[in-house]
Amino acid sequence: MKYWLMKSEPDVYGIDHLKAKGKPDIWEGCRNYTVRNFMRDQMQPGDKALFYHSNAKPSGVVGIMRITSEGYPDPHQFDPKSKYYDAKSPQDNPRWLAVDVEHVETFNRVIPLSELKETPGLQDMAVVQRGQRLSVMPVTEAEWEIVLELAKKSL
DNA sequence: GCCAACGTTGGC
DNA sequence: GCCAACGTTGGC
Repeated sequence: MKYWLMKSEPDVYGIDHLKAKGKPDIWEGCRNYTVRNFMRDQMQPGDKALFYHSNAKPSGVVGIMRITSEGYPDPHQFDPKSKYYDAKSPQDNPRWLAVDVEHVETFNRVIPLSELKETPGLQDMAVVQRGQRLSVMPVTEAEWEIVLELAKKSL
């Protein structure tokens, strides 16, 4: 089982949206080849992911979800009315993938990016690296454990 | 709203 | 295949 961190803007789709869904929902709209390759080659049902709110006040980790599907073609790439439409993606060889995720837990607090940056053991975590813009990135088991400990801590 | 970082596109 | 221009992300 692998661990991930997945970013979304809470104004667009936050952890409350996923929780309210009450069942697996599609994680759609990833339009980056590195992320596509993660979904194609590495993500498996049962993997767990940190839900990260970006462009938020503050930005940070807000909870946990579970991956419930393998990567499959993101239907929005074929929908001309969708903002995720990609006219260059062949129907028979889809360029973009999505996965299904389900809500597991919402933390009692947001763990802000600034706190991740100052926490010993997380200095190599992908999300704290300068210029790191991937919306999906791997998390090591050690980093996962540390973040879960932070989540338990009250301020 | 600014702007640094960096992925993607397209001219050559 | 290089690389400049452009677009997007996302912290601040």
